[in-house]
Amino acid sequence: MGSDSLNKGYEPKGIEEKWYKYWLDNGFFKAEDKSDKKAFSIVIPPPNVTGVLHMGHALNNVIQDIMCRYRRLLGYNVLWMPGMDHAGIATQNVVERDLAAKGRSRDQLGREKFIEEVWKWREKSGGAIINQLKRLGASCDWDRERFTMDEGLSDAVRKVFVRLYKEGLIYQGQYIINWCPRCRTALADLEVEYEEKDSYMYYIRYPFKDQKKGLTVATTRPETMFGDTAVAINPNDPRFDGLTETQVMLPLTDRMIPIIRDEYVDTEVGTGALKVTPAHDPNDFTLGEKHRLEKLKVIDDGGCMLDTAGRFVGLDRFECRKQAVAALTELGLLEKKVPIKHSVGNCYRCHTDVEPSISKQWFVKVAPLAKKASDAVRSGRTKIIPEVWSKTYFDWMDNIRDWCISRQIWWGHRIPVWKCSVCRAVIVEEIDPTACPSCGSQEILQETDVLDTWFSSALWPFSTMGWPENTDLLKTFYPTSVLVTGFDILFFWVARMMMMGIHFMDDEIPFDDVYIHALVRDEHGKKMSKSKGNVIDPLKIIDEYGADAFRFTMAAFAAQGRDVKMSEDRVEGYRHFVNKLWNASRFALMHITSKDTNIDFEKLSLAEKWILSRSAATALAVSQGIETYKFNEAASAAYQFVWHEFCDWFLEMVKPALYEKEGAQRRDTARAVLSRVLEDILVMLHPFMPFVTEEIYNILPATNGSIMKASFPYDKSVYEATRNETIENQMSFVFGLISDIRNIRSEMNIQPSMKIKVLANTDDGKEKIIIAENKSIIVNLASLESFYFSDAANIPSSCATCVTGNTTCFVSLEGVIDFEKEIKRLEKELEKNTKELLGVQKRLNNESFLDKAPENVIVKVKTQHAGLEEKNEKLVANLERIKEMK
RNA sequence: GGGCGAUUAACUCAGUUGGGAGAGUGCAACCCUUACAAGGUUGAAGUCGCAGGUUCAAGCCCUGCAUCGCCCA
Repeated sequence: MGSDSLNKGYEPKGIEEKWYKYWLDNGFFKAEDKSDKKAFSIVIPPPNVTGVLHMGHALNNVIQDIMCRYRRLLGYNVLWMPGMDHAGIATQNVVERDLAAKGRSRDQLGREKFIEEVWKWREKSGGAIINQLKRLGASCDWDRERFTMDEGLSDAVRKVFVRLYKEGLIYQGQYIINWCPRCRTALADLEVEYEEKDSYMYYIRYPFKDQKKGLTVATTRPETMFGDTAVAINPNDPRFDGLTETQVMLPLTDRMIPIIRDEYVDTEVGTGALKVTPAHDPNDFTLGEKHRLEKLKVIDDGGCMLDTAGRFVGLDRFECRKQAVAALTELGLLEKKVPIKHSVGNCYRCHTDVEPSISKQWFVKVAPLAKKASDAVRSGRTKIIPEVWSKTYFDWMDNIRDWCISRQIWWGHRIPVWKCSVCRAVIVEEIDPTACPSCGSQEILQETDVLDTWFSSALWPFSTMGWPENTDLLKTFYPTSVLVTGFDILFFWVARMMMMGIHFMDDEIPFDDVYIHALVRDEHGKKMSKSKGNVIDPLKIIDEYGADAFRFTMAAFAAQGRDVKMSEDRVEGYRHFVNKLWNASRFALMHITSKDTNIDFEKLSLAEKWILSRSAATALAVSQGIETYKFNEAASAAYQFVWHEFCDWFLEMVKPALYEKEGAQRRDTARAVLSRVLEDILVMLHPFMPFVTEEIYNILPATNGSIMKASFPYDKSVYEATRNETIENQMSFVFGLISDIRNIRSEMNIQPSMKIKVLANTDDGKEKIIIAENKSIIVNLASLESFYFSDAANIPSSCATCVTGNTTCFVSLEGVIDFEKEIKRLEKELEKNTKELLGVQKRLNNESFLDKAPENVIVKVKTQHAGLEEKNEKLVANLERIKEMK
């Protein structure tokens, strides 16, 4: 096929859809349940069913896709398990909003009908993100797509709940939890986000019985005072040494509350007297438990004051704060209010201020589970990469608090607990009971709460593979090879999967590696957010620049431990790279034919040996980069090789041979090498740029079928046979010589079209041979009229000089030489070289260096020194000669 | 308050176990050379945040400081 069939520039539109469909139709993404091949598996971090693709997903999935495609090229049986989670609160919010727009509420509908509505919504508009992932090129095994509310996964959830309950690891209790008054549900500690806000510290006097004096407490939340059941002071605080009163009067009420003494009270903070509200503050709750204080709830589930707040009943909590402060001021009990900044917790879903509140909820006792999960990482069974995150993981695991798993919503896995209304028995079963097993009554009522979405996500690595059945899939792919995720869900998800996986899979960890990647930010390093308006839509980027360019950008910037700063300019830069590859292939296709498959290794030129050596080195670098999660290193090794070695040098060097200026045999060898290297390039780039590589691969005459069925071009024995550093050094010498001559041309303003004469002088036998053998390359690439060896005596008068290795080139500039310019140029060169030489000399003059530095370093420095000295001498001689000429 | 990370060219970032700093973009000059102007050639540009210390040798290791960012309380 000739190049006329290829566009001059690469146009991704159409090509991407074509190949994605082709891959799907041919089942190339499918994993085998059982296979003799080595297994590689990844479970996708399930995106939220309400979600749309953002940059974070894009990075996350590009990385996974790179690994999966790479492993397939290595011949692995690869499972990339896709799916979504049901996002309880978020989804319920979305559907409720839709209902509200029609003037309806979920309470009007009732639980069953409402859940039907949610399922309808899920079928119609949920999961848009799945198709968006396909635009990225994600090679998930889509036939296996799972959803946390699917039957199988729901069964797993149920089984896990029942087992944990029977093992005593799930319990129900009256504790302080985080309550979202808007979502009207409990939240886990992790689901609360903290934000610095401007607020006030109110100093309120709680008088003693005689109305005189009293204790002043400091608080940011005066509205909770109605729930105060004590004032606490530190027994060691000298300020209260003479205090004999045992009670204070709670203002705005008629209640007397006790003064308690506890060393918990921080004497440095506030007034030293702490109001204690056990029902609305987690620390006060603990203190309340210790001192057996009453827990008086004053704020209801909607954030309004209860009748325990007296005349403030029914007010919103913030309105109550205003009015209570006004009332206290009137009574003269507000001593002062001081502006402060403090962090306030808000709901991660709707950002309403969270109300710590006492409530009966279900909890997982996590300490025993966390211990094992923590040990698995400590012992290295699971490796967290980059390693720094291990510390964060340990800190959290070692200080973990029980996990509140019940949510007061309808969309989710309903807790499988029933209570008998006759004998009060509690029934916890995998199969819905119809009657109470204790008394036989049929009046049993199921718990109305559902489970936290993360409870089901925690089972993801094994529930998606068919657990509790012992499926072939589990046997083949569990534990998974690696989990790829952002650090923002290290606790939410990774830690919980570790706990559940180990507990339910016979102590077997869920993944060998956990790769934590960075967050994607905007070009200024700011977090992308809708409110800031700096969100870049990955789909728009793909539309404009193509998925390949976008993917490559992601990979190139995904350095470990650093955020990815995304900007369109960068994607554009990599689109140029895609185009470069496209055009290099277009060029190659003008020459190679289906016959050019065998390389005659006896007939290779230096340039051909060199490009094969570099190709082998690059394949190894790409392979190591991917395997060690250094995707940026893999990407830049490939980029550097393709653009600056293959295109810039190799293609230019083989042109004469390809155009048959060196005979048919040289032409055929050049064609075969070109064909091989291009093919290797395509395959090693395929994990990064699947579409364009597949397109070109299919056009190449010497290839058959899909690139997905090709083999990755790294093989130990091939590498050892082709990698040759001597060849690489020889080639570098030739390149250096060409660049040095080009430099003179440029500095001396010689038109590119003008061919010039160059003489070379050297005593170095090896360099002489290299030059002689590659003369035509030098002539071509430096645009020379002639290039001969010369002895020092026969140097023409007006020429510029350059020194490469041990060779001096004399560039004849008869009639066009500018002596001043050449003198300046040489002086600059000399200055640079001298500076380097002095640095090296200084080290060699240092006795302790010679004494203490390792032998190989000394040898290296000495060699360096000899080279620099030689060059210096030559430069000085050249400079003197040109000065005489003038 | 506790912890973590960052600070290297104008910008965005690489930099392996310490052996004398690299890339891409941008900039400047020249070029439509028959794959590519989404290109080519050449060039300029860095007291590696600051101050100490360890070492023959520090961008890299240690201590302190500054600025920015993140996580947790």
